[in-house]
Amino acid sequence: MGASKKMTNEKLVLDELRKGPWTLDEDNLLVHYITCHGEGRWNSLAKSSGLKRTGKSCRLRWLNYLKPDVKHGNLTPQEQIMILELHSKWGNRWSKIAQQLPGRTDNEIKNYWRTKVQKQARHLKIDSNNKKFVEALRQFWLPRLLEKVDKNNSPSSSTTTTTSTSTMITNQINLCSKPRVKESPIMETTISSSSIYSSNDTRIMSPYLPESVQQSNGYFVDNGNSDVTSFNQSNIQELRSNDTTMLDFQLAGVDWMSNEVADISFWNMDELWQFRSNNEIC
DNA sequence: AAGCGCCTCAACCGCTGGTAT
DNA sequence: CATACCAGCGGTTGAGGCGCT
Repeated sequence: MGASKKMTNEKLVLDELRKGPWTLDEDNLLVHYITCHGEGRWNSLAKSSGLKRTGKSCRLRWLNYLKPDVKHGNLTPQEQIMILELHSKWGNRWSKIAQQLPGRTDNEIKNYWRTKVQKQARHLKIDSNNKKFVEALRQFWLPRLLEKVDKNNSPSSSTTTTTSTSTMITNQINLCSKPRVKESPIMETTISSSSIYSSNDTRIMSPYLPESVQQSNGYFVDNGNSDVTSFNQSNIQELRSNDTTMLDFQLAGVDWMSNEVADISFWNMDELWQFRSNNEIC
């Protein structure tokens, strides 16, 4: 009987729990409580604050939305490049990737990957973790992002800065690397054949960025460890000098010029071919 | 104007690893 | 050790917005 009474009480508590979108009042209550008592200990916070939410729900709402340093709005091209790079290194370790992008949450990055990157993979009928897809990103997507970065910083743009692509990217990565000095998970990672980070320093060997970009500021420097994969200029040239990716996709039954693929906003094929010819690729 | 389908993103769910008892 | 509890993570879902017909 006692047990059934306890069950009833638990059911009552469960029934009282709110789910779904947060109201303004709930947000205010949570922010006020955390301002006074600090974050953490989410279950007791949920009970003490008077919110009819689980601790998990409170934590998620705070970390993903209410926390003052959470950035809202679209990811910048620099941030997208960072995500592509870090995902190539760590896979779906969203929280780990998010730690390198100040103000961005794991949820946001995960959503970005699923809605933007995986969509491209789906259209190409290829797994997003497939090596060929990574190669396709490197060949087509990265140059577009770099172009965007440059466009945003060109003298004709609204800003007066003359910062180059390489500097921009480097600043972004340097920015993210600052906290690593003492506690970076990157520095602790062991080196694998696909590693883009060195365990001995904070320098980055990017599988995406041309070495010319990486070395222009002296930041991306091979630390001499032969296990570190260096995607160097000759690799880039090699990729650019043949059409392996395109050919392979065609052989695999993916028509890159089909409407289905060409209609994708991110990879407008006309622009893509224009870009390729402009840059004497192939 | 209405219906439909697609896309985005906030939020939930289940699982795992760490810590306290 | 065994158990319970909790925080955090990654996968998934679904409401709402938007564009197209």
